[in-house]
Amino acid sequence: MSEFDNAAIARHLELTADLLEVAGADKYRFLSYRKAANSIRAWPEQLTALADDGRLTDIPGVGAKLSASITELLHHGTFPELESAKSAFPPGVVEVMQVPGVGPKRARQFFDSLGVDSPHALGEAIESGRLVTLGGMGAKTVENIRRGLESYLRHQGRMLLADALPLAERIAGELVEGGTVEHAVPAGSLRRMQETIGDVDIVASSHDPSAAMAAARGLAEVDRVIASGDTKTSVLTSGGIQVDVRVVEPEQFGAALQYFTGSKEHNIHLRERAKKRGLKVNEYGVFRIAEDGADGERIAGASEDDVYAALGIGQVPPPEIRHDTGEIEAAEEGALPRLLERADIRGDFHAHTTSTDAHSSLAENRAMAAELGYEYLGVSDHAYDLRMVGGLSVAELEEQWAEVDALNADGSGAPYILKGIELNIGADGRVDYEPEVLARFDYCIASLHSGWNEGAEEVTARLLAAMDNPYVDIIGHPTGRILGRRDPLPLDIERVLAKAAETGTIMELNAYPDRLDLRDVHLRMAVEHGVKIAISTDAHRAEHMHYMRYGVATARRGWVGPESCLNAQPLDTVRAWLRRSRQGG
DNA sequence: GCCGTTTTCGGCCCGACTGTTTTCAGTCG
Repeated sequence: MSEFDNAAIARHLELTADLLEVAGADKYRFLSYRKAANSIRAWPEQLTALADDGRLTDIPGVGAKLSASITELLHHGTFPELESAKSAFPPGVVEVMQVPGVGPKRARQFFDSLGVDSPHALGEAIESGRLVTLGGMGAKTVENIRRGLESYLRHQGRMLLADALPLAERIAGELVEGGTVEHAVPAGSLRRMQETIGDVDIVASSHDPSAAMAAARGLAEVDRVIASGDTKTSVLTSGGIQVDVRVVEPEQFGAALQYFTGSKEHNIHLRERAKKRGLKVNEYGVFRIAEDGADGERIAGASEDDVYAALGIGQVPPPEIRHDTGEIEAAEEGALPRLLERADIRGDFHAHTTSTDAHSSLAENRAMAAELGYEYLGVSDHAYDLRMVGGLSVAELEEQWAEVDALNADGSGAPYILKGIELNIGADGRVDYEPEVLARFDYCIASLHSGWNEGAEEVTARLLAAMDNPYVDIIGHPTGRILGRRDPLPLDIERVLAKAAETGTIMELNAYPDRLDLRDVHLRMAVEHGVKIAISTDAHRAEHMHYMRYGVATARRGWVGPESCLNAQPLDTVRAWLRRSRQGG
């Protein structure tokens, strides 16, 4: 198998685009590399297979030239355009361009004039006073770049969705309560529920924009005002998070919300569409283009529904799927799937207790499940082989099962507790306990907790072997990634999903905020393979069960509907979907 | 470099804000 999965191919194309941009290449040339990368990252089949069949040009944005380049990349690890771009500028220059305040022009200027070829070298150029000597560089600009570099080095500019969303909702609430704005809604990557967030975007409507801007500058969370004009204010919170507040008139709110929700790719597609229809769409509305090219009559803008309808798109794509990966076409044909909603969720299959490494008891977890309106709750502590977190012995399991039976029989009407376990997938794909013990669980999750240095072949083989075990119902946090800390295991996802479809194994979508594993792209592939998904919080204290929100959001990003989700089913259907039931075990 | 309900060539999305500018370039989303 080639070592290039779709994400790796996309990264190579993006690097090429960035290098071409620094080199001052034609805008539409490097944009075409980015557009192709966007399509490829979301493409449900591995490109290695498409390349063999000569079907690469099926992908939107991939023509004859890029098809040849990708084929070259798959066979030789690179392609001529990338190599020639690299020979013009070292790839470190692209990193310099990621620093807030530095774009392609300045990255190039810094490299040509001062030899700056990394963010570190940029820091040295600032501290030594060399940067400020360059043309167009004043003290203020250099200071902005210095702060941008600080932020870049601190957290690479990203934070978790679960850290950013509560902050954004608090700020939006504060703005509305202040009385100067009518509506305030988190937009951008937050509204799309992207797993990590660069900065917080808030869209507000007001009849008094300057008062709204003053309110934004005066928010309790503000440490420093970066910029503030008539319609946009950018501030830095005391926590170092950048918040952009945009204000528009109430009749423009829908257009502004649409515009600032993005994604960029989705919006570009919409604006191209508009142009072809003699329309123009911006953050203030949808306009007819007059004979002389000037803006004509405004035909939409108060609501998102209006905006899409004015562009001939009958359905409004949910924000979570606005990536320009087919949602606009589907919405136009009225063929958008009904995506999973939080209200569909009837339970949680992955919650730990004080019996192993968690902080809440079984009863506390059950009380939280009741508060969340669940019908059932699976208890799934760590199994014996994970000794460092107190994995349960058979004797300890007997105790837990007795407790479960007692709780289920207490007549309280609380959610029904299912007896589960989180098994460890060993070196050869075997799991904890003897089959007689495994048979006594209502269901088993099996997870990889070791082998972070293994290659794709070994780690995939271990997972496939575990899926052949008839007692393994669910694969927990399949790729093992931890956002910002640990890369995903190099799994051959297509083989894993094919095996899941064959064996009826359910894939977990772990909703813990730094996991969100499987991720959006893999979920969409899973759905297309007919694989079922269990959305689970992996709670280590009862309150963590609220993380279901982020699991549902990630499922929506992967086009998952209720019919594919285990814990959107009533209990009898759940039992029917678990492998042991179907096998008569 | 891609692509076609104006087109196989000539298009290809839109606006706000800042700083260093004397009319606009660069960055950002």
